Amino acid sequence: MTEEVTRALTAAERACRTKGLALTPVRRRVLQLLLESPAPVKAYDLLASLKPDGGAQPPTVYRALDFLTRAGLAHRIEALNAYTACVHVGGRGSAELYICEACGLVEERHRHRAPEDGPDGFHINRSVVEHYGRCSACATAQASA
Amino acid sequence: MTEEVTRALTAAERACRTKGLALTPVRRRVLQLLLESPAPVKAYDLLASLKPDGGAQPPTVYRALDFLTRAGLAHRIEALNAYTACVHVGGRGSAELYICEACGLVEERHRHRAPEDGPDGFHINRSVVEHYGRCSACATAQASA
DNA sequence: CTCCGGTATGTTATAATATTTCATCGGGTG
DNA sequence: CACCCGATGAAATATTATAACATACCGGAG
Ligand SMILES: [Zn+2]
Ligand SMILES: [Zn+2]
Ligand SMILES: [Zn+2]
Ligand SMILES: [Zn+2]
Repeated sequence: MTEEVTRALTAAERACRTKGLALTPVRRRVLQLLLESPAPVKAYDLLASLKPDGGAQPPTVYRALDFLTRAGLAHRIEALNAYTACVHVGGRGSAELYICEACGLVEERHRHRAPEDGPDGFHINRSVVEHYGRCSACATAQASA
Repeated sequence: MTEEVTRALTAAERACRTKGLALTPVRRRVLQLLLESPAPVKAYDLLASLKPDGGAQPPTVYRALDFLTRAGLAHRIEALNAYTACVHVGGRGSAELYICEACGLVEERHRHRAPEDGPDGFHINRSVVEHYGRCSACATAQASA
């Protein structure tokens, strides 16, 4: 486990403690798997990774993911049915994700300003914003090819 | 079939003809079902609606939806696994959807400006933007309750 | 006309994603 | 201890989506 992952897990534990949330072993393990992956992870891949530990079932993984996303420790990528650890824990507002279709890299920005309301007085509770394309490394590689 | 739906179907036919695309009976029928629904429709609901016509199978529906979304006649709502007819056919750029969680109403804006690029030279090909909340009618109803 | 290539559809089966339901465990609280 | 409650275990099932192969149809080339 890299130093970076360890630090993120420690930060997550602190964040949970201050909010009165329980970062239990399964939840922590799932978060670790998300942190260790260079690209978004699918629920059933997490499930497979957990199998060696003990015969985990789908609900185990989905419950952990539900907890992590509610706690702001992870994000669900809607158009991929996949999940990624939040790299801006504590950031306010919903995240905008930039997902490289070539290498899977996910970059992330949390919006600071509240989203302005939509047309006709539509009141926004929650936004899903996902941008698909090429990260700078992959864009460069592609251009030179 | 309401006047409005008829008009939208005619417009879709014209749009397809000018682009050399074939709005075949299944595709047209699926688009009609999307146009007639006041709320987003799930693929298997479309499938059920098609059954009476003849025993349609999942691939039939998914292929039609794929065609319609590519042709810009419909949108897939990623976070709902559902589909809705495009109300701005011919609008440039990707759509931003405003989805009422109370009544299912979908409002839609097409972005005029190209999306600015993301962090670190990330190059955006395609964006998914979905806002969830309350339409003005439902927001008012809620407030007075 | 006949053949051929491409697009669209039909058909069967299966893969991938997600939830429901009920049982159990374990830690706090009175 | 008796109770509650949040978390987990376990089995079954629901929902969403695709793979793979066969068939039909329509255009143009020969
Ligand atoms: Zn984040
Ligand atoms: Zn990349
Ligand atoms: Zn549209
Ligand atoms: Zn509404």
